[in-house]
Amino acid sequence: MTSYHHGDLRQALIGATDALIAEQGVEAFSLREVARRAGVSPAAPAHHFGDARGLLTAVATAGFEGLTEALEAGNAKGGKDPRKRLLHQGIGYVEYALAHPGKFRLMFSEGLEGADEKLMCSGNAAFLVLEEGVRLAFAIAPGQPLEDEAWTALLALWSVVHGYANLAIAGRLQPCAGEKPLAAFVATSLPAVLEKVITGSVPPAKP
Amino acid sequence: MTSYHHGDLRQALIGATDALIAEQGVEAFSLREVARRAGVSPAAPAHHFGDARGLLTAVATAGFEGLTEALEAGNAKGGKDPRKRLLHQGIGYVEYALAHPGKFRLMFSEGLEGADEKLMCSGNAAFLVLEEGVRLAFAIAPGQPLEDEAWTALLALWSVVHGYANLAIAGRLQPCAGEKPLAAFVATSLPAVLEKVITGSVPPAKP
DNA sequence: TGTACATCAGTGAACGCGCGTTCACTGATGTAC
DNA sequence: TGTACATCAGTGAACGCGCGTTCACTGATGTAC
Repeated sequence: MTSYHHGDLRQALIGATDALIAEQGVEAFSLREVARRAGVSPAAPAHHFGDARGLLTAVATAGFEGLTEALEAGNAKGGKDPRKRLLHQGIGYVEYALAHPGKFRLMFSEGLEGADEKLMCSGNAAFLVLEEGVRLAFAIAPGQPLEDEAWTALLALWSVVHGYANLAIAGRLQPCAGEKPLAAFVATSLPAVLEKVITGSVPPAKP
Repeated sequence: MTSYHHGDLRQALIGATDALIAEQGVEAFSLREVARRAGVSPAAPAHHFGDARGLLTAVATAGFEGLTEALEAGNAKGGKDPRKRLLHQGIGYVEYALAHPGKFRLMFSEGLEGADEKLMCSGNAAFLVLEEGVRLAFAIAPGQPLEDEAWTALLALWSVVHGYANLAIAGRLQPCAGEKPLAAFVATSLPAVLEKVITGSVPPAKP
């Protein structure tokens, strides 16, 4: 079926960008290359996204939505123990980043900052899942402001997973892993790291 | 003094790249623009760096050297208490990143990975300062392999400062800071975060 | 049910741009004797 | 101390390239009557 109209070009372009970025990194992105991959003229994307930045913004937004899902899945995996929920959220965060390194870089890159409202919202949504996890651990009701200790814990957790993910993506953990594949190294070292950070900053579950 | 020969074009080009990247971010880099800023023909850089990548590699290498110095300065500031040394190393790491956000991004960007030996070395040197701090805290002699707990602590520390720095650079901490300037937020929240992570993963100093 | 027409989603050629790199060159420097 | 010459560090014009965006256009879709 090769009709004049594509059907769902919008999604196809997002998908093509995704794939390009996954294969060759954010820096390899170009509107023309994406159009080529989608089998469409270089002017076509403008109808859906305005300009190149618009497309990237849409991809980043989708990325944050994926990240949010990953965090929620981690949460569920953790069961009822607040600390376990945080642990699995953290693992989910890093796993998402390692599964989509190009997109992850894009999501936190400059040049997209503050431009788009939808992007901001999706970014905040991811953050709020983390915050909710910390609220649970500190027994702070929704709506109530976070106390200092809770803020610190939230910031520590977010930083540690974000940093771990970035270092792994940048290839900086490979030397630490030695001859082991990176995934194996992550599987053992990340939970250990998170355990320490969580124990150090989050109160234990009440019996 | 406008002679035909520049005198120290190599340094001048590195400086110009530094400035450009600081003002407009890594993405704004171009060989021609840097040559323009150095007041030199676009072909001149090739004599010193081969190609554009060569120049960026040199800048990144200098960046890691600066980071290493910042970590050592932090170390010194911490005095004899191993935990304090680590705390100030961490603060030094983040402060360096915030003072040179463009360069920091460049240092950990893809596209430079593994290419250059000098770059690798300077990167490792920075890492080794952190490692040395952890060795001291765990009383592991140089040359001895790190035990698991020490590895975990090292990785936790590195991740947390790297993540905090990246989030701050990406503007993701601004919402947390509210109306406060970011620097003020960092000054209070970063030590608190590091305190928690260090307490959670590094043994206390022996009396 | 059929037809006119507005709207939408794509085409493809063309634009101007800034880029990295090449090339033959030239001016300055330093070294051998 | 002077001179010839090799070497080095820069010039500036030119190359070809891929890019994002524009523009007038056209084919398909859907809606009003």
